[in-house]
Amino acid sequence: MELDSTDRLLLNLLQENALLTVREMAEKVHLSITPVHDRIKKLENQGIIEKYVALVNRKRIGRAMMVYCFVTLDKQRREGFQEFNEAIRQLPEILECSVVSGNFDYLLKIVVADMEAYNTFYQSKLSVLSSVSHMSSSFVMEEVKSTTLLNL
Amino acid sequence: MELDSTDRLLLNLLQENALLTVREMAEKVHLSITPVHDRIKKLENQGIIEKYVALVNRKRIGRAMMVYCFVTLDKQRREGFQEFNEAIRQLPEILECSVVSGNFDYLLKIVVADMEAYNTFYQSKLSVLSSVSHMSSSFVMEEVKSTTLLNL
DNA sequence: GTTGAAACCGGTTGTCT
DNA sequence: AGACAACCGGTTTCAAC
Repeated sequence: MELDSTDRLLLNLLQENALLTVREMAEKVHLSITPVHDRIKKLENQGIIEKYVALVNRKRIGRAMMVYCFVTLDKQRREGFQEFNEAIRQLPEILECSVVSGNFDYLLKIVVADMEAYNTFYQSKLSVLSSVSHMSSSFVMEEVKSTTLLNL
Repeated sequence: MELDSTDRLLLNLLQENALLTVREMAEKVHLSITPVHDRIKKLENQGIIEKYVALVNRKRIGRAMMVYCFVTLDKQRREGFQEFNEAIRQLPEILECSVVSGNFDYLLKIVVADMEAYNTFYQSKLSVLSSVSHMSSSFVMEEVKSTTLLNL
């Protein structure tokens, strides 16, 4: 259950490059292939490693616009949160959605092609959601940092 | 340069599971192994596929707390933005950082173990940054959706 | 774009210490 | 838990169509 320093190093390595061979990782952690193989399988089976994915450059596939959207729900409608959550999960333009503390209820991260596409998306998919009381959009002008690495 | 429907399908598949074999993908797109292999190499060489990574479950490695932090810089100091950007890139707790439009300058996504760890991080790493004029933290209470998939 | 062949390499398993 | 060896399956490149 507990992760030792070798497990943590393996997790860091795989979070940077999932295509490393077991041999390469074995060299870096100063072990032979077998224990490294077993450790990785264990991390996968424990659900610590959730999945292996390819990361795509959004600008090179014509998705230059990223927007954060702050949402406040109408608190009178008690079923509103479940409805809203389910609607959000169906929209592929929304990459992340969290319930947050503070001046609003949700923070959404949205990726679309351009401002026109965002306007269409906002008008036809977001603003039509019942139970929404207020929304405010903040446009990303520069991505200073973006990583999936949880440094161990 | 242009992506056809086969390329887009391959990108969707690899964004969901980077460990698919070429044979498996070939079956799904109804082509033989050779052209699928060539297409994937081309997507990699074009930088459309940026990298392959393992995604780690943050709660299972003791990183239960996620925080969004809104930052406003002191506009009097013209070099402040470059200084701030570089400082942010050095902090592994900060997974994402964007310059945004609206009532503040930056939006940060931060992952730490718990509230105590966030307090320590905030006091010793964030609030000490010169050029920061104002900061506000919003705590994630529930992650409704979180994906890296750019749906094509 | 398809097929088939060949060389190579990495994953996987069993067995040993 | 780690090391070694053998097997299997995938990748990669090539040639021919």
